[in-house]
Amino acid sequence: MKQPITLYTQISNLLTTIGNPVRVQILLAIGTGEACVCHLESLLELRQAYISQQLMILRKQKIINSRREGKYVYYQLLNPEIVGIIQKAGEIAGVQDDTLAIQNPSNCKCPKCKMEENITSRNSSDRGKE
Amino acid sequence: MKQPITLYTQISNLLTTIGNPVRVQILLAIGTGEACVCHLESLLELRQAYISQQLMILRKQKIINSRREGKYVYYQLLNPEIVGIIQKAGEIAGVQDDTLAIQNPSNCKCPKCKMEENITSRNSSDRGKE
DNA sequence: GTTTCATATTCGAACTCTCGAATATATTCT
DNA sequence: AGAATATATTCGAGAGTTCGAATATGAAAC
Repeated sequence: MKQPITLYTQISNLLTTIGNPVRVQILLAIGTGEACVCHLESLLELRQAYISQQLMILRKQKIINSRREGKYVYYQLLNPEIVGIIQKAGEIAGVQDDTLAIQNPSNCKCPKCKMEENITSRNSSDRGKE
Repeated sequence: MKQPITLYTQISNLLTTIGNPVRVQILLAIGTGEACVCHLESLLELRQAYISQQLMILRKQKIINSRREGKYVYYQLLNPEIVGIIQKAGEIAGVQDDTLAIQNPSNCKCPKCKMEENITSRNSSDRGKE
């Protein structure tokens, strides 16, 4: 028996929503952790309003969730397996896995990144030869 | 170092191409085997010209490949892992796995389906209780 | 209270995609 | 050869998406 078109539309909505190049980057940047808007802004080097628009689209499609901490808003993936979809799509499209890895920006000024930057700096200066 | 936007565009192209509800159905119907246009026509109950258009889009994005056998053209996926992406997207979107399974139509008239229909009919009539 | 900083939202132009209609092309049958 | 069948391609109207610009809103600092 033929399935109702809405089944495929649900899948379609998910795939087309994550399938915009800027939203791909945002989702990879959030990854299995979380990211704030200024984090994404400095990482992607795009205007804040535009990033907020993309986040709005992802929120509306129930792909991301947010929590506010003072002035800062942190976003997480409702289902981190979406990163797996993007990575598999990258494999199929011929993109090297390591090139999809999102580096942390060096100038995000939110408290969380400042805290992690301190830890990373300390780890880097403490680290011996590998 | 920031990755060139083309990396994400390649992923984006793949995801948006497969992320149309009709093309989702086509890709699931082809699956790990192959399907002809009249097969897809009777399965999806859509006009042949429209199905051919979708196949053209999939061909242009190098997602499917074709072989001609007389008047009939059979399509296969260049990378069957695309089905895995769609199934995972279905899981995330809350679609039951079994509802994505594509049933074979009962009235495709290509030689390949007629041959398989004979085998299936024979298997069905021979089959005992499960 | 106002100012500053972080983020969200709306509008509109330009562009892309969807899908119907018409028709062209390839192969086989007569 | 023409007719029938299977499939491909092009065009265009309408809908949807992208992205810039402008601005609104929320929280913290002063």
